[in-house]
Amino acid sequence: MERIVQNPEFEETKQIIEEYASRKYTLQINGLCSVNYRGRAKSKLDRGERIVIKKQDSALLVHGPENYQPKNWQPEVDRWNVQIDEENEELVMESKRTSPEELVEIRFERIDLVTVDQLVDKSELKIRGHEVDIHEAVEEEPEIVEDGLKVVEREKETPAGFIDVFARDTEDKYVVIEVKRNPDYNTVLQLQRYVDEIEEEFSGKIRGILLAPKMTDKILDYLEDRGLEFVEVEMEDVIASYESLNQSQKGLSDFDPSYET
Amino acid sequence: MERIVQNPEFEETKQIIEEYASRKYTLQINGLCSVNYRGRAKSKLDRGERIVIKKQDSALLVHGPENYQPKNWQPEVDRWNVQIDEENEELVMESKRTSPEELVEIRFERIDLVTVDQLVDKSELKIRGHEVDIHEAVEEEPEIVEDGLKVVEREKETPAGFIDVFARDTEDKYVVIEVKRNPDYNTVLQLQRYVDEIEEEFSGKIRGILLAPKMTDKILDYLEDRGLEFVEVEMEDVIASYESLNQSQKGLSDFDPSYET
DNA sequence: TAATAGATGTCGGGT
DNA sequence: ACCCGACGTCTATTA
Repeated sequence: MERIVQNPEFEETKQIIEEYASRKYTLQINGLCSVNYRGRAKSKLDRGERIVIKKQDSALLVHGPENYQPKNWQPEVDRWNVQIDEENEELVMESKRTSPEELVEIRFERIDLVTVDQLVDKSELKIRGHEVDIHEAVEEEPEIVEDGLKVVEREKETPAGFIDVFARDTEDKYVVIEVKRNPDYNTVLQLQRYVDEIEEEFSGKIRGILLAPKMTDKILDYLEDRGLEFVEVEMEDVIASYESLNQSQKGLSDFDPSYET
Repeated sequence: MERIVQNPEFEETKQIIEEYASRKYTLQINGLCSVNYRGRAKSKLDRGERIVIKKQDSALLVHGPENYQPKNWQPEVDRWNVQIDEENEELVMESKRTSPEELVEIRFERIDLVTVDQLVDKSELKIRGHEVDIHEAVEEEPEIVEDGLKVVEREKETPAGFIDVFARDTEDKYVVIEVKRNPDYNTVLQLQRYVDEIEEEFSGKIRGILLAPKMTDKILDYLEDRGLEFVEVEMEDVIASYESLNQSQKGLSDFDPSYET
């Protein structure tokens, strides 16, 4: 750990920020501050004790004592500015970003702790259970959706967007499949959009199937009102499908079996 | 600040976590760790240096050196468990949550810093620029959309859903306005559905306007192909509209004028 | 409690 | 650099 300073003076904190803000260091500042934001929206946050984190890619987070999400943030900062406001006895830390034009201004009244560190983390997050895993499972085992289904194409491009799975059923009718982990009304519209597009392209009636691990009554109504269908897929089957696939490839398993219990 | 410990032993860290995890304290732990998650999906994150934060409402964040978002998290934790894995020389911190059933397991190999604090933050975030603020701005100043526009109704209910703004133009034609901060293809279909619905109700041609702060060429094409219109709204105008409204009510201004420059 | 829509959404992948 | 869709989305609001 590069530096740890408790209850630093503004001057010292200013120097630390100026030294490390624009470099690949992680800064953590605990203190009493207020925050203003202006850009895509505008916000004001009065004084409170918070944790400010500047990450190595310049991401900025202002975390309060509660909630998953930060109170204020900046996913990417282009320019930093630190000033001591003698009149108000505040340390002012500004982060600017272009595209979109945005500004976060943090005014510290008191600083409790500053740490500087260069975190080393080359590990990639391996995750299973995403929508794309359902796509793969369908390609691997089309009977998940329907017996006799033949997958024609995945991620088929159309003027209306990308169709998740394009297939034909036992009667050789075209089937548009939209896969969603968390379907909502928009998903229905999205599927309709694709079906409309394909019907135009092939000038005939096309089936549209929404494939999802869950569904609500209202969305189902909305779907069926449009002549579209719903097929449920078990997320556990998808993960199992992936893992059975992976078990055959010794040593490539993404997950530690000891974690299973 | 309740406690700050550098390079603590596992035993000491375990005691600190056990003492504070379930109480309204903020814990920050910097160290080398790996993380497993299982619940709605499943993930594995190999060893790397990270910042683990447990907030006062039990939210758990595992932040890597980059990005706005945490690598792993738990918005709410119901049960904590800390164990020292002597065999692997790891400190294992488990957080469980029911509804949905989820588990995050953090395995520390090295701990650099532990801090315990009780952050006091009673301030509410005041924010302007949400979609509803655009609605209000239109009601206040309909010329934002079009000269001579008269707002008939906001949040008008139809069988197809709620119409953001229902209005009439200078020629007394009905206008359906859909407001979106981030419009997409589905927004177009949504608007079209409202227009179809209203055309049925009033049996006549109805105008449909998508009001948004931004637009892409493709979505614009898709919109205009359907005879619908796009009007751009400046978020700054929306915010200004709110503030001019508020200035008339002395002392209620949400924002510090000194920030304006 | 569940469902529904919004977010300064963010992020990754493709063009 | 922009466009587009997914997200362990999260979160607030409402039935």
